[in-house]
Amino acid sequence: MIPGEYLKHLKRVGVRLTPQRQEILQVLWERAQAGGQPVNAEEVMKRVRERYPGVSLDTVYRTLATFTRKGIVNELQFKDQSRRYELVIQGEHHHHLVCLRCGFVREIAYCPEDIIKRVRESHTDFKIEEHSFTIYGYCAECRED
Amino acid sequence: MIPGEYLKHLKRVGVRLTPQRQEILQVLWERAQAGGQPVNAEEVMKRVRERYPGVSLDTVYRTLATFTRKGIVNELQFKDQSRRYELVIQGEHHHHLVCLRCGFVREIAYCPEDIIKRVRESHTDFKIEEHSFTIYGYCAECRED
DNA sequence: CAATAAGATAGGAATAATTCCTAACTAGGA
DNA sequence: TCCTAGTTAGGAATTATTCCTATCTTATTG
Repeated sequence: MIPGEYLKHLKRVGVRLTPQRQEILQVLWERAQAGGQPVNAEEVMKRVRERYPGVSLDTVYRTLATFTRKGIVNELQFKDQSRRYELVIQGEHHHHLVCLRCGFVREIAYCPEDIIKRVRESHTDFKIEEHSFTIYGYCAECRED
Repeated sequence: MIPGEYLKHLKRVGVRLTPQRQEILQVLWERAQAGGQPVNAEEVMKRVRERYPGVSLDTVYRTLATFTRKGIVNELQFKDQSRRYELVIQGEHHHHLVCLRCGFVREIAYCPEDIIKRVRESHTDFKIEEHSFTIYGYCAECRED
C-alpha cells in the first residue's frame, strides 16, 4: 500500500486523486521498495495497465509531470535520451551512477553541495532551482577488460 | 581558421578530412570563439549550409558523434531533451549552469573531482568513464522576482 | 599520377519519445 | 445530488535522432 504521506501531500497541494494517479503512485512506490531502479513512462504504463488496462501513455506522462512539479517525483535525464522517474523519499537526496551499456542505475549518496554553494555566491544574478550530477561508466557485468 | 591542432589530431586518429567535417569543425570553433554557447545539430546544419548547401542533418549527427568519440567534442544532454555540442578546448574541463526558461548556458569552472575519486574507490567494480554536473535555474533575464 | 577500396555522403524513410487535441468523463466541493 | 473545473483516452502531431542505400570521395598504393 502507498504510504498515506504521499496521498496527504497531494491532497494538500490540490491534486485530484484519480484512480489512475493512485495506481501510478503505487507503481512508483513498489519500484522504490524493490531497489529504486528508476522507470521510464513506457514501463510505468505497462505496470499500471495490469490493473487499469485503459490507461493512456499521455496520462502517465502528465501524471509524472504533475508529481514532479509537486515534489514527490524526480525526473531524471540520462544520456540515453529517455526520461526516467523515481519516487522522492522524504528529505532524501542522492545522485546516480549509470552504466553506459545496460543502463543500470546505482545511487550515490554524495552531493557536490560545496560547489553549488560557491556558484550561488558567485552568480548572484542566477536563481538556482535544481542540479544533476551523474557518473557514467560500465558496471561489473558490462565492463570488458 | 580552425587551429591545425584539431585537424592534426583527427588525422592522427584516422578520421578522414572531408569538406563537410572541416566545415562542421569550423562552425564549432567559431561558436567557441563567440562565447562558447553549445549548439544543437540543427543549428550546426544551418551554419554549415551557408557554405555547403547540400549537407544533410544525418552527416552533422554522424560527424558530431565521431568528433565526440575522438575526444574533440563534448556531447551535452540537458533537461530540454535536445543534445548540444561544444568543442573541447585542449585539456580544459568545465560544467554548466543552464537557464530553465531560455536555455542559456554558462560555464562553471568547478568540478566535483573529490566525489568522483571517492566513488571510484568505493565502487571498484564500476569502470568510470565520464560524468556530468549541471546546475539549473533562472538567469537574470528570466527570473521573475 | 591514376586506380581502388574503405569509408563518407545526401536524401528520404523510419523510429522513438513526448506532447497536443478534443470530446467524454469524474472528483470533490457546495 | 449537482455542478464545474480539472482529468482522461485515443489517436494525431511533433520533435529529435537514426537507419537505409545508391552514389561519391579520400587517401593509400602501385
